[in-house]
Amino acid sequence: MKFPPVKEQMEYLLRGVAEVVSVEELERKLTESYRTGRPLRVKLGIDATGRELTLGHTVPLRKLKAFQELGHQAVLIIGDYTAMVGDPTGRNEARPQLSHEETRANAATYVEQAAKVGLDIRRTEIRYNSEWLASMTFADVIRLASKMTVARMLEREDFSKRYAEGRPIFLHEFFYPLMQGTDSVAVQADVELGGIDQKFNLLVGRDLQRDAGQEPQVCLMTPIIEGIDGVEKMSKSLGNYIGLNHPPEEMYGRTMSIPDHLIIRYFIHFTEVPMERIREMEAAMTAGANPRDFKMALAREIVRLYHGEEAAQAAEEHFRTVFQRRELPEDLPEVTLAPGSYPLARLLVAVGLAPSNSEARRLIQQGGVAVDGEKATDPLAEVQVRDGMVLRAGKRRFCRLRVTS
RNA sequence: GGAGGGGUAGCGAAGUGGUCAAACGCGCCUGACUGUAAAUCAGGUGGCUCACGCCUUCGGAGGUUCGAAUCCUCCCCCCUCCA
Repeated sequence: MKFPPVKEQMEYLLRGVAEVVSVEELERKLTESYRTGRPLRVKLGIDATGRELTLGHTVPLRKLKAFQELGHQAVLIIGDYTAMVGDPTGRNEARPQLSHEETRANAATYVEQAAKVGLDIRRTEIRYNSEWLASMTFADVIRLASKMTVARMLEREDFSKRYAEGRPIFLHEFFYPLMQGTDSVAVQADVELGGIDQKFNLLVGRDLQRDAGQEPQVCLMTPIIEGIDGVEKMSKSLGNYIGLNHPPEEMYGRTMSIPDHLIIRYFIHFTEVPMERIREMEAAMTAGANPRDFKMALAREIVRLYHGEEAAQAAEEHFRTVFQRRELPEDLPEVTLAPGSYPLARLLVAVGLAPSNSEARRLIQQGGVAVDGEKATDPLAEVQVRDGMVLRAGKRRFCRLRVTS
């Protein structure tokens, strides 16, 4: 195996990295690998907790891809077993425990989504951690538990905080880091990737490897990127995320709603735009250029990565039409109705623009509803439906009526 | 196992017999402004009818009462201290 020079590799791998334990060790391993031609085994674990990956997940995933591009061996661990425990990292409560069937089902879609960041799946070693975790005996687990002390566990902020606040910490949560560390031993990882919030978990891997007579892995941690609200970390449960499976328009729109100060951050971590170019944009904004334009470039780039150039342009056009010019989009969702006349509030519910009559009434009374572009303010107004009639609720919900004759 | 504290709407948190569909804050929704940014302002935020009103909701199940989130009984769960 022929690798690029170590210096070049380092530069490429360290883009946007939050912390490495340690940079020297990484360099040493890369040098050794360069010398012997042996690729490094680079591990990234993803728990199969849900079906949809967010851009947040892509940050370490892209890093894995970077290693792969340089010729190293990517090892993707699907945490089908760890998902049953639930990573307590950063949580103020225990995660729901999933059944093995659920995690298996989630896992399949993950590999598919992982491919979307450009990871070459055929050259990736994909392992399910149930492979080695499921067969452990109680004695094995006891032995594993004896490697860790309660005091060390409680040093972790998420646990100590919960403890201080009198919130429950369940014993099984303590096992999570041990399980993840066991993964590292099982696949003999040279490097493990993860978010900086995973630091504790990753470091446990080093201990367990050392204990097992392996050389400890280098831990390369990526930052935790804020979600589109700009405050909390991007997560599915908070809803402040951009999902790889979001349709182009949705993806574009969500990106446009991020606070300005995240634009550069998103560029660095969610795209592969060269650093020089990103720095230029940053300089331009500092000099007074409208951040909106760069945000649009960002949105276009993100959509392009996951849906292609054409979809990106279409999404941008849609955005301009609907949100900047406040016009109707080309392709409205259509809802078919029987002919007749309906009270406006009921009509909104019937076509799915409002979840309940009360909600519909509120929307209308607050001036958020338009029929064929005309603001309608009377919830009781009888509306004679007509084929092609357009209903709008709020800024972004519309539909066109199809009336059966 | 013992003693004490606690479980209220998406979250946090008031409320200890009627005036409670339940203060307040956050979040969220709508409107104004605008760049679907930030900041700000106004309104809204269980459901049904929408005028009165009705129905479901305060961990769960029963009970007391004209009337309960508020009192009683049992159950479930969490926290603290002791063992």
